[in-house]
Amino acid sequence: MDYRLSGLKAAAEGAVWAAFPFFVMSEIAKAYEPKEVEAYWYKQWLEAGCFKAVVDSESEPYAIMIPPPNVTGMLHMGHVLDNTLQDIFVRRARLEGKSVLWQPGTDHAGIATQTKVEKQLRESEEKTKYDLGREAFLEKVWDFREQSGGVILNQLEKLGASCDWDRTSFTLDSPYSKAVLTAFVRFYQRGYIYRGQRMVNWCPATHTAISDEEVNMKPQNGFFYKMRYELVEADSERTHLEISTTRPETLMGDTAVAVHPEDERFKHLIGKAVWRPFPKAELPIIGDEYVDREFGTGCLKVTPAHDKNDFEIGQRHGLETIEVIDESGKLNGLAGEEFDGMDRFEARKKAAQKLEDMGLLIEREPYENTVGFSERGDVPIEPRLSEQWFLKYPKVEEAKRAVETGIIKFHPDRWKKTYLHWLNGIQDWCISRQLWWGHRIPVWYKKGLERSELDFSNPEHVHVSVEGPLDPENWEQEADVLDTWASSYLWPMANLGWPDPDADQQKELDYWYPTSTLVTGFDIIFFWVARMIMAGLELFGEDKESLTDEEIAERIPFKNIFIHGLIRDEKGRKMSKSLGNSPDPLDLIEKFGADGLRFGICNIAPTGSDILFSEERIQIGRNFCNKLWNASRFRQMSGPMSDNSSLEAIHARIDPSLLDDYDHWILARLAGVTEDIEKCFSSYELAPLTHQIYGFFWGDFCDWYVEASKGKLKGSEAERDNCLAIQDLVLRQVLQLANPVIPHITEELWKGLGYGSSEPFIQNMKLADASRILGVLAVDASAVERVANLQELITQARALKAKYNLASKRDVTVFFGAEGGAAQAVSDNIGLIQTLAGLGSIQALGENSADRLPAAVTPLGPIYLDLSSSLDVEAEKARLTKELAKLEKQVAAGEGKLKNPKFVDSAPAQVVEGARKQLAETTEKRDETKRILESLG
RNA sequence: GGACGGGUAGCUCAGUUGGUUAGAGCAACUGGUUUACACCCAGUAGGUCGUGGGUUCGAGUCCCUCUCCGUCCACCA
Repeated sequence: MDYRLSGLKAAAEGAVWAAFPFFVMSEIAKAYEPKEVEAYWYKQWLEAGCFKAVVDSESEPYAIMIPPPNVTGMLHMGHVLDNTLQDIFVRRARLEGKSVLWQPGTDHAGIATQTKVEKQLRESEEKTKYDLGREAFLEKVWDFREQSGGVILNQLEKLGASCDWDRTSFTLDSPYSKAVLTAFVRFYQRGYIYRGQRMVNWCPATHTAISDEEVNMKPQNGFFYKMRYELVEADSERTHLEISTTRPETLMGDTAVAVHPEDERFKHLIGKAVWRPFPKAELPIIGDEYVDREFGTGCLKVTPAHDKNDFEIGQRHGLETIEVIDESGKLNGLAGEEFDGMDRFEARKKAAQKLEDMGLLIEREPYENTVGFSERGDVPIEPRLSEQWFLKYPKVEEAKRAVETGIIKFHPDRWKKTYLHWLNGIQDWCISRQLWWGHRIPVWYKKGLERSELDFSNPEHVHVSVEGPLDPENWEQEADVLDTWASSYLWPMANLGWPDPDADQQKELDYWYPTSTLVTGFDIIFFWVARMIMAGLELFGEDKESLTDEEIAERIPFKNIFIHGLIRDEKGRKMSKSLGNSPDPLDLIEKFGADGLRFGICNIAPTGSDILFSEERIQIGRNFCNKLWNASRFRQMSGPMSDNSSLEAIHARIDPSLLDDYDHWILARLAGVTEDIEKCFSSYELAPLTHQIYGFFWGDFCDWYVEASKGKLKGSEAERDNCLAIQDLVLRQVLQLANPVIPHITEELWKGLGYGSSEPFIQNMKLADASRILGVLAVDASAVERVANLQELITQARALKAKYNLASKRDVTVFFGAEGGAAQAVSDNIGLIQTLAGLGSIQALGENSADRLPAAVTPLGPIYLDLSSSLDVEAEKARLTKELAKLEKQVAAGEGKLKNPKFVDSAPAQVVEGARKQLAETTEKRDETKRILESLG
């Protein structure tokens, strides 16, 4: 079945609707079925080029660069949140008439991807990458990318993401790679990149150095070993030093023992020596202020090859560096034959055992310390001395200034503190990785020269360029590749053609750069956000020592940074495969529809902090879509469809003289919610967005306006048509306001209700602001209060019925006791009250006695339920007594406040007036309640 | 150790510069097929706004103390 036979479509196209009661058609789904609608419209959008980014000097530019997901990754809830938010921003921008670019793409994700392929290779062919060699292995990775790459982008399409897919970019594409290498060369030439032997974080699982940012500290339960190192020359006082360590397996690499130079216990020993137990060697005792006298025994074993601090001590004292742990985390021959080839954790046990056997282990106490783990490899990192490439961050001062002065704004603002704090203590970035999958560092070394002989300032020794040397046979290229983040940090500029834009790209750069908004999680502020800013500041434009604010504003990659929280499960745990608490978004789309999921995720995503996810909380999205669907169906069932082709056409159908209070009220609310939502976007506060839409549409429009209009629809044709025009106006605006969040269903209804008859897509009609939505209609603001009073009376009447278990009875009579204007307000709305409260009749109390009738007090006077014969007087008395007590308290509070001269004098007149009015109303209500209570006897 | 965020109804959270009687959704309970919607409608109940103090005519909101939770940064072997 073609879903487009649905009632909405049929009605939209049937000019002779009135003769066609479509609701008897069997095909019509009572509930919204998103599947086909979503697939249909997504295809339409693509075919019509709705997402194409076009430079249009007449329109304001709006650009978002997608945070590129891992090319071989799968869509998870974090992506759903991140991309839904981006889609909301860009779709809203389109509705505002801006010219939008949403750039999609993927990241080659060096370690993650290479590790996956290595694992596959191991499992399927029992081979390592070394068996294949660099080239053959890389072919495998490219194959893998061909198979699994881009799946995640297809998944984003299922979500409805409106990226310009023709521009899909990949960080290893050749133009992008050229940008990466160019950046490297320029940084190198400007002195920001250098090579050096440093202590780095080594990941023994993935065999590469990683940056400080990729190390996560985790508390670990281990042991604190206390052992003795015998003095070479025992004196009368002592024969040995006691030393505490958590890592006895490194003792074979010890080259000294350090004490604090002022430590009275030990300072006389400085210059003497102790025995390293195995392999047996004399170690000097040195004095170094790094040693904390209070900690442990006050004596520190120094292993310069395997500890960052020890390395520094070693540098200061010219100590020998003995590497006993290799790149895989295994001990080597220098540790002694018995340890050769042993895993480091195995060696820890064995070393402790050996010390014990030698009588040198004094104590072994359980101990919790924090250990750095490799983010990717998920094993403890090994501090390791190696040759690496480093980037000294450029334009740090400008990067701070950009955010401090608001040239770049964080939303919410508080994240700027995190950003600035990181920039303040920033260390050089290790950008080389001992991997094959990535951008190979564009540095060549002259063959025949030892690495140690290289003079980096001599172009005969070292060649650095994008293209490589002219005589490649005489050179050997650096084997390392760049950290993935040292390529994605160019994302905004490289995707627009930097560094060598052609004429078209230059236009795009001029138009869309700097981009408008970056949407991402706080977890990559350091990894990505800050680095993009610094890269842009340094590389976008001429080489400059320092930048003015104007130059900063031209070079930054984005003007706004929208930071959202991380999705966690309902218990607040991180989502992970191993916990099995990470739902597949595609299943959720199946269950709730893409729009339902989008609405739901947006609804539970407060700005900033973590988001606790549960399916239950997503249901609201599906429910809302269903409500929207049904309200639209109901609109069609309520009367003929007329000219909905434009806002003006609908305005022309409204006769202002026929507007009643309810019409004025809903129009005022419509303008209000339009403004509120405008504010959500202008202030980057999306938390209230769905709440506003939901509350207005469901609470105000469906529950009150549509219900109230049910009576009117039975009235005169003019009255009916006027009411339908108002409904059309509201629905039209709601569809546009909600469109960024739930694009598919709103597009379907837009078409179905005939709003798209002149322009095919909802995004082509500019969203009306609060004043344009009302047009020439003058809204009577005082209607708002009258409607509120009426609603209160209706609610009270319903409640009265419910209290006497009469909710379902529709023949109940209610009396109203108001006089004067209030009585008029009630009698003017008899029909409405009857309909909405479900009454048989509502009539003036007149000569009837109100005694012993259940009653309620409303802003429009008291009302009484006609129930005299079967009233439970005692229960009613109890209820009213409780009510009265509450009112007494409120009156007393109000009186006290107004008697206080300080309040009357110092509070604003408006507030005082409000308090007076409130007191008057409460007092009246109290008196009325009291009177009713007394009448019960 | 430093910084940041948070503690409001059973749960998840709103609550704008201090100003009427602190709200919503979900869950619970009661009743309901009334011209769309049970993915629905009507109603009920549920809160000393973490603790203690202060400023103020007035504090969920501002200031201070303490406490608990979360996150990030830096970490003593």
